[in-house]
Amino acid sequence: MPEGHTIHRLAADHHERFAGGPVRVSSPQGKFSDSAALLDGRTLTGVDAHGKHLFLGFDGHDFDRHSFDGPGWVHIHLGLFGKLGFGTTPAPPPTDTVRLRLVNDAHYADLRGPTTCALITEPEKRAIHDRLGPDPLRTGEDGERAWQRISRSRVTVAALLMDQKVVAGIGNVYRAEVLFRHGIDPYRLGKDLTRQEWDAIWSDLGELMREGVRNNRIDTVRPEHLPEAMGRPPRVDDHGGEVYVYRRARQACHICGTGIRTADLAARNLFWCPVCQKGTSSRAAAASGPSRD
DNA sequence: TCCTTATGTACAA
DNA sequence: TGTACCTAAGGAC
Repeated sequence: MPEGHTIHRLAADHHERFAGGPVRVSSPQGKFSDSAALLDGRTLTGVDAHGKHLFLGFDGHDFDRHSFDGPGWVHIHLGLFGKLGFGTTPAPPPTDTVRLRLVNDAHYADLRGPTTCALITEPEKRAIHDRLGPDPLRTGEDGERAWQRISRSRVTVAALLMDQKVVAGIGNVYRAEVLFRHGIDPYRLGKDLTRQEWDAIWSDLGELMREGVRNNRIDTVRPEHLPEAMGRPPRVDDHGGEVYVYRRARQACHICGTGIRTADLAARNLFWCPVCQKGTSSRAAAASGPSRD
């Protein structure tokens, strides 16, 4: 379940369990074995998260001087399928899909199926930050840089929100939900978004995602639209949280009852309510687009 | 047991 | 725009 909130939560979880002491590092699957050997027994000194990128920092002294000049960071990106699981020691025998295992006296963590798990240097880490847009969950960031790109763009708001160079950490769920919450047609062009709308979206993302970090799941439904408040049955789904439109194609909108629509956009499923998210402009794409209902 | 799907990204053409 | 990559769960048989 990896959108930005998951990654920031994982950073905190690693910090709580492993920071400040030596960690046994291994790669039962083998694909990270050489780096794991370099890291094994070192102290985990800090963690960082930017968008969907997770960084685990290790004590940099005495790294193999020919290949690595520490401090070193394990750069992890879960991609679509990656998962991190925690447990208390003793750790069970790892299965052959565990790319990375961390163990200390009390805890273990298993990483499976990541799109990226690599040992990188400080400059390499900086380069990753440089190509990412502002992250609503990173302290001290604001949406100004994002607005500079969005307000000049002829790309749809739906695509811009998923572009990690524009905003970091938004995925398919937050994208769909935040556009619904602000009544914005996903096919609206970036340049047609108002400053006021963007400011509201940015601050809403910060609040929604902070709650996502706390609860470790995505909930976006306002109190007055919750199942208990409306007398509708609660959502029963594998991803848990209460949402307005994500994966609710053809079901009734919680607010107006219209069937939620879905369409392909850049190989991802887009979901929206055609009534609550009426466009103020650029409706042509939505009206004639390849919408499936 | 097989098939589909998934909260993602990078690269080729 | 298509395709490759990484894994596991759920549903259809």
